[in-house]
Amino acid sequence: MRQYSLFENQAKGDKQEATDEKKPKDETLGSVPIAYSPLSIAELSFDIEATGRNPISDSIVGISLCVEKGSAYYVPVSHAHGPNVTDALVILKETLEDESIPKVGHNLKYDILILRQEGIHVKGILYDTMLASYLLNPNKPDHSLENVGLEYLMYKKRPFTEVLGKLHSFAEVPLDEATQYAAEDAALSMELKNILFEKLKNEGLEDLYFNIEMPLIYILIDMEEEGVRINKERLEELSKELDRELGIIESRIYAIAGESFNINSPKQLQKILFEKLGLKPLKKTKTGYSTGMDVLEELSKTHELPMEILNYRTFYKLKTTYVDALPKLIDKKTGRVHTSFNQTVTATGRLSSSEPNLQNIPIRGDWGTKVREVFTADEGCVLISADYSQIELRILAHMSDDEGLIDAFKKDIDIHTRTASELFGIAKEAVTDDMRRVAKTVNFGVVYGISPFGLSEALSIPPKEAAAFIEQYFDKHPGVKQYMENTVKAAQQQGYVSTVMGRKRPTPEINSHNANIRQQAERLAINTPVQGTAADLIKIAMINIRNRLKEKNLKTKMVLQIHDELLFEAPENEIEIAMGLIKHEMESAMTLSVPLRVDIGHGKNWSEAH
DNA sequence: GCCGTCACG
DNA sequence: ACGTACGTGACGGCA
Repeated sequence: MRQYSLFENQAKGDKQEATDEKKPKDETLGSVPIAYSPLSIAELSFDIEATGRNPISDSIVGISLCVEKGSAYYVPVSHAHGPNVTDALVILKETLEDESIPKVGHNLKYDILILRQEGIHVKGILYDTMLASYLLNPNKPDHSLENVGLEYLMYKKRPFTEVLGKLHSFAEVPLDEATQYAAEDAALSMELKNILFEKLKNEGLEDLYFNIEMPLIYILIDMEEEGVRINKERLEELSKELDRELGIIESRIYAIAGESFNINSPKQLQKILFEKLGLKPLKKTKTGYSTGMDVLEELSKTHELPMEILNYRTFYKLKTTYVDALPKLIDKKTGRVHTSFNQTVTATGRLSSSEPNLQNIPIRGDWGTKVREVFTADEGCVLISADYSQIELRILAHMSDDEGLIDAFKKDIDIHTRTASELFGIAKEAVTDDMRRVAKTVNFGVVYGISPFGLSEALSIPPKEAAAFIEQYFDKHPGVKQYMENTVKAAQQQGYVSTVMGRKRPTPEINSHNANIRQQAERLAINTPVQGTAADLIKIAMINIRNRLKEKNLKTKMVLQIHDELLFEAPENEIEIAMGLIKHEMESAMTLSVPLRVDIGHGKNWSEAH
């Protein structure tokens, strides 16, 4: 093929020594014709440079490649003063789309997503060093290439900010320097790959990686690219409505307080509540007296202001975080909202969602409904919502092998009502709404690693009464008690806890001499296998559903995951078949000692579908 | 950049 | 005597 000139600027990723230690010595690159002969490439590490796009030409600035350990290339695409190489992408397409060539990279979801916008559909096995680092230790807050390189190779990468200096875009960085910086990323990820994947194997995390996390990358890409439609005009109406509402509440608050002040300032609010009005401060924060929800709810029995404040905050939150924020995030090209699903954030194995976070859209109350109605299906389509019923308690039943819990789920009994009848020692028919509410809180508490203090706070009852509930619960569920003791013991001995699929979370504080820290570690040791297994489960379901939808050539698209719920957009003529498929795949994603139950529905918007 | 607060599972 | 339910992300205020 042609275009060898593309690689005139290819250069070695020049590495800086972190310490006096080892590190790849200088090798000359020669003129290896990389992208032209996919058959000769065994493995390809690549990375998009940098921060995605050239703000002026709105295309990829460049791509760095590593086909051989220790050396790498930078292929400028829309780099200022660089050769004009729009052909670069055309040439690389063949290699990137070659299913037989494994791809190595750090945060491949990002690079693949960018390439898709250029019409390149990366295929093949993915070795993502960021994901590998995450599976090896999900407690770490930062899995950036900088950090991972430092931890596993003691290699210090040149900081991007230093390369950028005062320039506005990576595209303006002189080509020589850009090449060195960019090539380093691809080379470093390639260097880390063997180390990290060897460790994954030794830790028994290979199956989790290749069967769950790796295929999930492609699904998250699909979901992010697909996005979800929201009704901008309706949001603008809601915003005005909230403005009026907030204005009314605001003047009421100033009237009651006898002066105007910044309601959003906890500091000013404290002055009004606890100094001017002389209300009792019930709780302290690091910085002063708490004005949190629980406190204001309690104080509302004494004075009318706290309730107004809570009211104000509810509307203010709705307006700033959702109603006003969402329209700004509508993509101009697609007209839809595209979240980012992060696969390497949570310590338990869950996903997280950001910019915008679509996993915390309001659902409670009239305004919850109003906001969810804004999430709508395209013309000729519906939204399908499918959520696991009581998933964490079912997983607890499975993991603890508790006879009573398993029996309840096998008989499909309302679990909170059943717990209430056990706690209060009465027939299920005699359980009142209030008893059920208490039992529901206890059931949640059990999954969180219950403590008398925590439960007493949640129920606003004396710790002694809470302790009595817990004792009664364990009396009826010895299997659960045993599970908790075993899990804590296992954490003490192994230093980590694990999920059904073998996902691990280290528990470094489990033997702490500080009781608070130790108990905190015990609670998360108890909670993590349950929450993490639920995360494993829905990830498996997502993969199976995607495969089945593809197999059957259906146009139904997965658009959101909200921990125990999946949201789809489906053409109207596919509703029945898609719903059957989704429900079946979710309920059979794992075989546990209790049945899994999925509630599913559809409608023109998210509220109707739920 | 941290803190308090609050939206969700 | 201490201070807690588990897991997230976004907002405004304030240093």
